Amino acid sequence: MSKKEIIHLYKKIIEDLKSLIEKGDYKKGDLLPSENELCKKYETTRVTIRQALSALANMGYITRKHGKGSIVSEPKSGLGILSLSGVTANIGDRKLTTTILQKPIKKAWPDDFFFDLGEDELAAGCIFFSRLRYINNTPVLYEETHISNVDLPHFSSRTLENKSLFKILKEHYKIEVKEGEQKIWAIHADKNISHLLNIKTSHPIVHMKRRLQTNNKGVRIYSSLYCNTEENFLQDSF
Amino acid sequence: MSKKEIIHLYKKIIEDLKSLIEKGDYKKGDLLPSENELCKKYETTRVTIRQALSALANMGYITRKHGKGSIVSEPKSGLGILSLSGVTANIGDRKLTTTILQKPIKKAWPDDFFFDLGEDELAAGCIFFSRLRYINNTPVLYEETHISNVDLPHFSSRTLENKSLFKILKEHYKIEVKEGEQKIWAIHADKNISHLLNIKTSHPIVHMKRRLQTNNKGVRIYSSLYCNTEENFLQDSF
DNA sequence: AAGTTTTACTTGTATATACAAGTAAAATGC
DNA sequence: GCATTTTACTTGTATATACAAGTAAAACTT
Repeated sequence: MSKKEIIHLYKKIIEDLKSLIEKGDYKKGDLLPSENELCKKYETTRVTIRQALSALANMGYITRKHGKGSIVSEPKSGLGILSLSGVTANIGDRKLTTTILQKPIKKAWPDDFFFDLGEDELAAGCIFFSRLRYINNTPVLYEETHISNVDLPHFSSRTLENKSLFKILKEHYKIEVKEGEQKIWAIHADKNISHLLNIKTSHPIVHMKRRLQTNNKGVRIYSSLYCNTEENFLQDSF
Repeated sequence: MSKKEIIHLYKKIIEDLKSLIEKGDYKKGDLLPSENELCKKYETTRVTIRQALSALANMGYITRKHGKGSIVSEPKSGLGILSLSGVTANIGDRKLTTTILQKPIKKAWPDDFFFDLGEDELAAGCIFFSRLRYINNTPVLYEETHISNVDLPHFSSRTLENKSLFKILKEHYKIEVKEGEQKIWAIHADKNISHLLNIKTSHPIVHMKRRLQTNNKGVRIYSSLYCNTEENFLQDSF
């Protein structure tokens, strides 16, 4: 018996509008069609349209203005997830590349793991991998990631080089990051980090540990990252 | 003619439930009254109750579970606003004190101000103050704050020592932080910072610049902070 | 006693409707 | 020409209702 995946109307409207915004059909500052126009288009009533629009507003895609309409917002990095920006405002002309130092492997959690783990999580072990990110061929950010070991078919063989981890989790496994916390230190680069990032050991480095919760309660993402902020900085919006 | 401040029902419900949660009448894990019970209590219908509950869910006060109810969440530091935590889990037995180095004064924006300012904002000038925060009598965090110069009566004379800036803005001026962005660097302490935080100039320091938007579109808060993360760290949840 | 079904409750999705209130441009009056 | 009023549109708040679907405990069956 196939589980019929009924797709709810308000969710379809959300996806439709979101993709139109992401595609660029609606740009920053544009007005979306009015609630009544959307009612006609989707053959529904304002309550349902408003359910979709208020979700989009909460996700930061639009802002709503009483008496005027739904105004498309500036694209956001979203959810406070950290992104990497250069001191130059324009990121378009800078080349961001990634190399995988450790391909995803199953292993036990490290004994000295910084965040507290649940019993189930501890017993199941984790998937570990590490990446080094370059801006214009200069290594800038080293990141070690641990993911709770749940069933993620073919995850190990996926190419993490060019695609965002978050995109892969969303597209292939329907896993989305919901919330999280991060802890931040400034440290001196140790021997290992200074070698990886090609800097002196006395160089100041941002060290950050993050725990991200997802919509799949079994899946949590832990990452520990080291960033050389001499010519770049870490940026976060919320 | 006095502008009658009609208070909307769904907003009253939000405030009621929020304060019951904040007071501790409902604790983490508790179930709120069901939607139908709330309908009776407030003499309204489920659509209005659900409007309030979904707002509370978005604010992180509750999570909703299909077929079960509205579950009260863990109190959050909220909105990704940075807080200061020690390496010891228990913050209760550590003494956090603040001294004001520069009392709030009106002044022009610095010429080299890091964030872009709107024309109105630039013309109006700003309120500036700086604070130094201690944990167990050790200086740990130095913060310079600029607020858009709008009408905040008696702000300069308020005591910023013991109360959170956010609390003052909320309680006295109904200004709440909505969203923001932050940029993070690791740097070596310069002469000024090393003197303030009582450390060597070579010491690594977290430098962070934040811009916070509020529900009052004229009011933005800019802060630049320097933190010694040798025995403490900066923590952020979102 | 153990597994299954029923029941009573919960939240989720949706339709249909009404009036209030903000916005901006067109129509009006002087 | 310029200020005011009207109008047509927008989103905001609210009521009333219906059925779908998840949850958990009670009732029933074997």
